[in-house]
Amino acid sequence: MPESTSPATFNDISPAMRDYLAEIYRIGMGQLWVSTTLIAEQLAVSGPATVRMVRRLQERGLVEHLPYKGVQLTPAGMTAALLAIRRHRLAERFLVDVLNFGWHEVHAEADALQKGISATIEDRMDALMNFPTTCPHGDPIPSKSGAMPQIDDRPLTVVPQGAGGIISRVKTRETAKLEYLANTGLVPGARYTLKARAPFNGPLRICVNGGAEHIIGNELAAAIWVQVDTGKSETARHD
Amino acid sequence: MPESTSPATFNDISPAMRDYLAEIYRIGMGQLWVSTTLIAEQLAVSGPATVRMVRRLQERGLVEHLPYKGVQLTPAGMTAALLAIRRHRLAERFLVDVLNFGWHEVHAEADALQKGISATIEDRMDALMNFPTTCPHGDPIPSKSGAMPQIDDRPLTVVPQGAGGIISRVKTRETAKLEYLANTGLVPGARYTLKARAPFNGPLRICVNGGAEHIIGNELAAAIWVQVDTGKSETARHD
DNA sequence: ATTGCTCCTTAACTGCGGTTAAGTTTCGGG
DNA sequence: CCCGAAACTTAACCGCAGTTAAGGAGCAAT
Repeated sequence: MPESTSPATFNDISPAMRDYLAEIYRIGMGQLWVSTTLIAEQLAVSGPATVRMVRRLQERGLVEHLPYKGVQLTPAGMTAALLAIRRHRLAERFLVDVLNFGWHEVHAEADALQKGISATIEDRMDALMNFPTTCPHGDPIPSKSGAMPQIDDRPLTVVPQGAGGIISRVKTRETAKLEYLANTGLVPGARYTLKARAPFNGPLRICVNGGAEHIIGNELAAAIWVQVDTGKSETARHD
Repeated sequence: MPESTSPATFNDISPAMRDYLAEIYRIGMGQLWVSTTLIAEQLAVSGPATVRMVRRLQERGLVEHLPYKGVQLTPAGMTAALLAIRRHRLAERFLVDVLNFGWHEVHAEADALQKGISATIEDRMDALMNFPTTCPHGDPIPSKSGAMPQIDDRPLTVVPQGAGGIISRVKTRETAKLEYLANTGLVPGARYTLKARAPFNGPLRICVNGGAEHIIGNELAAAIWVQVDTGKSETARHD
């Protein structure tokens, strides 16, 4: 029996499997070895459930599992994960753009809606929204062939004082934070200028869309990812 | 332990249960005793699967089951069934009105989409479409409280020659028929006049929206249900 | 009344996805 | 170097929803 890129790879992936694959991608960004315990935590599921699912995914050639070390996506698994993420982000976009949900209420609902989206429906939604490229929080939507656009952005916490640019995404799922950010206009696409930063990871003073100024604490700043629009890419390496 | 209208009735009904309940309603119109074998056939499922599910539904007080006789919905089961049907028909309407599906492709897709519709999403869809009262095929959408509007209609096959009125619904799921009907304008809401009917269940000559005339065979006519708009309700009883 | 066929139910098993309880591995100190 | 805690896996369950194979009910016709 052949093993490389087995033909049983593309379809017959259960919704649960999609969830696991997407989460593995999300945690490890497709590169790192991810611990089963971490996956379990993120999916709010027991450790053993995760271990068994990982075994199943391995049997289908979607992940590599080194016991006690972690899990990593294979190329096939990567594609499947990205398609799952695509569905999820399209669902989020749909909920916000078409069904008028607020971006803070969207995550759980999208998880539910996902299960009902067939390939055909996915395409129609995509077309109806005119082929959006990001989810409401700014994360890119992978292409239909499973390619994830890369974004060159970093958290506000490492942006040098005086710099400006565009807010690219917001990396939090906390309802309260999302609502606060929406109210202050700190949403993807908005232009910012970092007026001042207090020392020792103190709060930031930031100007949004040339308008009001806001004071942002460090915790919130870490969730706001931005592009910096100077000529030279002053990469304050993060991590 | 109490038995009447147990409190575990309203939520925690699995998608599969909804499917069974809706099908039991559809077959028996909430009145008749429905055979398990028939349910099985309609849901494309084995007999034993149905029998076991019926037992579970009975334990939850949603149906009454007399072995070797059949199944009937209890009041609680009726409500649950109608809410399931509501979701299904809203989904159909949504696919046609919002996602631009043709009414002939809608049934299977709606079955899929249904699984992803939470109560909240259902409400938003409902509002977005301005609270539609029928599915694309003309069947009424039950209210949020589970009340099914009654329609006083009958198949074209029993309408007296010369009568006219409005097409109320189309009772078929066959893709080919639905496409044909759409092309000839024989859709719910259209006005018809029955010009002539050949004897011995022969074909009908029918005029649509004051325009083109069409010849309709008996099989097709049986799928077209209409309201007859004379003063006196000439009820050709269809038993 | 018995036969026999069809319809319906029960029995026994499968696979998925979840659980808790009970081992193993691994790894950082003492 | 070894020991113990934390991380991870295995074992043994459960419930849901499906299957096929086998058994009992009901009824029509001899």
